[in-house]
Amino acid sequence: MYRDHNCNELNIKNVNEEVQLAGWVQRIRNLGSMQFVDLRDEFGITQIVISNDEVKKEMEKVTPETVISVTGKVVERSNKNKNIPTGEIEIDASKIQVLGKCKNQLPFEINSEKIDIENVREDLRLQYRYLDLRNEKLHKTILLRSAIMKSVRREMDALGFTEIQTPILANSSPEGARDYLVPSRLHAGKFYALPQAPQQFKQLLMCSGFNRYYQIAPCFRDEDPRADRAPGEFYQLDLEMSFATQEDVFEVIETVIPKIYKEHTTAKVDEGPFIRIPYNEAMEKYGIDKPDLRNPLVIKDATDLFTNTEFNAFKDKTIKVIVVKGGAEQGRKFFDSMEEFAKNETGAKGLAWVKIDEENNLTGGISKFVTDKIKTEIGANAGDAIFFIADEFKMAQKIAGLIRIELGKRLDLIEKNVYKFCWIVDFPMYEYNEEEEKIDFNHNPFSMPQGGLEALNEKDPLDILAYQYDLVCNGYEVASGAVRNHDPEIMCKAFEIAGYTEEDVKNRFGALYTAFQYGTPPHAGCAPGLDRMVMLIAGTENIREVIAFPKNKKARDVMMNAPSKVTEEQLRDVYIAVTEEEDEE
RNA sequence: GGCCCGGUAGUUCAGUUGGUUUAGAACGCUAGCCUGUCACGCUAGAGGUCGACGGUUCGAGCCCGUUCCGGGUCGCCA
Repeated sequence: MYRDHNCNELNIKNVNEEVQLAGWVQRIRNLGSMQFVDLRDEFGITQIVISNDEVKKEMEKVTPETVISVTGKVVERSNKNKNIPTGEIEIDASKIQVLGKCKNQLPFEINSEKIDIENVREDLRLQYRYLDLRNEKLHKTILLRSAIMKSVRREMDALGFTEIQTPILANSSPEGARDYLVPSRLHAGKFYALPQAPQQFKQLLMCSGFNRYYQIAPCFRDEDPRADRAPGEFYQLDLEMSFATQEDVFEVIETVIPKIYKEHTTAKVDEGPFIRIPYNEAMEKYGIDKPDLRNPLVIKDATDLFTNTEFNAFKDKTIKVIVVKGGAEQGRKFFDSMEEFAKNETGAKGLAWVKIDEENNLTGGISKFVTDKIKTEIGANAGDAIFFIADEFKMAQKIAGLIRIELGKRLDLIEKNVYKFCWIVDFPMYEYNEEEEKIDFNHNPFSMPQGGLEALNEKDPLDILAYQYDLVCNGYEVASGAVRNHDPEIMCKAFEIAGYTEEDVKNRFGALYTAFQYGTPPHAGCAPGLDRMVMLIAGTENIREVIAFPKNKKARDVMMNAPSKVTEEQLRDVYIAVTEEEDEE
């Protein structure tokens, strides 16, 4: 009724055909006695030419972004446009029907080549997201997201995974992120919580004998967002495998992930098996647990080389160094601005440096405190520059990590058009909580400690490693997983070290604890973040650009105006009394 | 919650040590002209509580204070 072709399929072969198209008016070029209209739909653009007086009259009602249906004959253009597939033809309109009127002033220009939509105030774009989604780039990203999800399902199905949905109305989980709570009407004073992840459910599915589970799972965490972390809710490709080891999980991911990336990008993609880096090594070499391997710089430890240094700032400190090949050609300004960055952005007290000139002599910066022996030991050569970070051990690692990233950016050392993956493995099971002076789980209390019960009983807890791993791509954590602790005895011991009794475990993770008494296979899994995968493949640094209707930084939906007040009756139904309210405007 | 950056026309921005009656530009919008445009062109016009409140000053878009809104980052994210 509205169309018989889309706006991208007509070409020179269709000349003389009578056709009907429908879409949005992207642009009107009115030359007086004739007009040109670019008609757009999801597939492309076709030019309409208007010279018929009746149609011209109808065009008076038409503004950009009006939805119209056009009937007319396909004709060959006298002036062809080589930039679009339909550029050799146009439709000579005999009839135009307005299907959806549009106000003449839009909140922002749509598909304009004169503005960059990403420069438009983001809250305005979010308020009119339905218009923003007409913009080609964002629209295509959402289509890409859909295509990626299809690929994910196809690949997971091919590997024998079963897609199972787990509850959205779930239970509050202690530890971890803040929950989104849902008050219960049938049970006064009690609450559901939206799942932070389907963690316990998927482990219970293993207990139930489902061999391999996956789900494109919504997850909800009430924590502050970041550029690469969506506020409120996000999606994970959640998966779990029974009778599986860490190696089995790696094999699945190394099969699926590169395949999906390659399918949707032309950039070079690392093949499995991916490089594996123990957590402690990552912290030493890269100063971070999600290293960007496109950056060739590596951090070295030089603490031993400075034990008797005269340089006060280095005394009794951990010394980390970064050698920049060819860095000596940088001017004083560069080193000063790096030091400024270090002080302002990393909390460093300073950033020492030296250059090595063409004659292999140390010059500039702190050269009088650096010996040739040190230079040789850390592998610096003529023409290089060396940066020194001195601080307490952990702080030195962290600062060096940030300096490494900044040097990579400023010196344009990051390899382009490539996805580099690595596994970070052997995370410590526990960490020391300085404030509360106790031992905490480092990451995930459900992980199996390496060495099992014996390790828990005999080793210093802070030396125990977990079968726990992150997948990292280009400096982003793109998946996190573990071999799970499926043995109630080991589980209780693991929690005991972190200060919980068996009663606590029963109370907090009752279903899991009990289920594991009834025969649970060893199992392992992980959960790649879907939004972040799309973000990387789409090549954007803002995660909201891969979500159709994202919330803003304050977790507000400015289009739907959520969260919002509810009626007194609704509150009474769920036994909620509001004690404090946000000021209105 | 801390720190940093920002808020001026529908949109993106400019706005000099605080100094001229009427706060500018581009795009968009409105009207007129135009038969081969494709980011059409030309002419004219409308459009502003300079985020809000308070203060300093003879005088504030600009300086100070408070506050609201938005983004980045740290905390946080088992």
